[in-house]
Amino acid sequence: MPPDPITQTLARYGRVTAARWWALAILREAQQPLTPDELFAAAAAATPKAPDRVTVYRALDWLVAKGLVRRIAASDRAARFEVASNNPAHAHFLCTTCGRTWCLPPHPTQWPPLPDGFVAHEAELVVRGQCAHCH
Amino acid sequence: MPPDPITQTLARYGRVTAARWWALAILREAQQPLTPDELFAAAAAATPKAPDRVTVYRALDWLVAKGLVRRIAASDRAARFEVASNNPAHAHFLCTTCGRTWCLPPHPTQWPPLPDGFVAHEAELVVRGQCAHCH
DNA sequence: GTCATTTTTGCAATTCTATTGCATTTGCAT
DNA sequence: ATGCAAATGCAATAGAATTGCAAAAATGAC
Repeated sequence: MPPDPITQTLARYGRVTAARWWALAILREAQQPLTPDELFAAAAAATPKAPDRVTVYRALDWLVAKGLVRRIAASDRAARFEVASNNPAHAHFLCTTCGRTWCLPPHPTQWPPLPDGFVAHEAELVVRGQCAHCH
Repeated sequence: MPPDPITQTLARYGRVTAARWWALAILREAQQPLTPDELFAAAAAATPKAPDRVTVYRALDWLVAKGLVRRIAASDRAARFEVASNNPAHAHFLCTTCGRTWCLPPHPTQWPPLPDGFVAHEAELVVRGQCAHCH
């Protein structure tokens, strides 16, 4: 039996562990970027042997380091994560009522000019407001 | 003796208290947006009767509610604050080495289109990288 | 100025999110 | 199958922010 796609992807970057497998699997299915806590809850719902919270954090850090997952920082307090592969960078919408984060369609955003000597590594655009559900 | 400009400004919106006065005074002098902790430290350095940390948080919340101060969320973990009046909205640069936040020049940024039923309230663009000092 | 009312403050305790240390377990190359 | 580096679980800790409540301070009325 050939390994499933998630295992294949993970194996290209290093060890395949249960925590990484679940994290990537859940993020692939997610409709929105998820907080570590939401991801943990989803894993706990999916399997009785869900990884520890700390392990979820470490799995996410690893996935981000490998470029498989993106961390979205500009939200309320918790970080959010979304799959990076086959998913071009895009802005996000944070609903200030329900707290959910939505992906906005990819859009050519021009960065503002940087002062001399400044080097940009990444940029992030977050729009806050009310989503269709909460409006 | 006429009240100083900061007192005048605060009085237009409500009670003038020491914590609000110091918060607004320090933010006006600051070269970069400040975290509550940086603001607290600056106040403690400026006066032996500096307000409590909690009071700094509450003063900042109040100033934000009155529109005198802007909260910048998209950083590492701590929020940053900057004066809002006479200061058009602009993007920010977070140095991932020294942790300082810099203001970028105001720049026409076009927001991505929102899905039907979504209502934007504010948008925030954060660029991460290395500042001239750390590069 | 003094008093009464309402708003703020300080302090301690608590919440929330994330990180660290370390012994144990697991993945996987051999 | 086995050895060893890498990953995990658990408990403790850190950092940022919030909450409850009695004491203190700011304003408006006299």
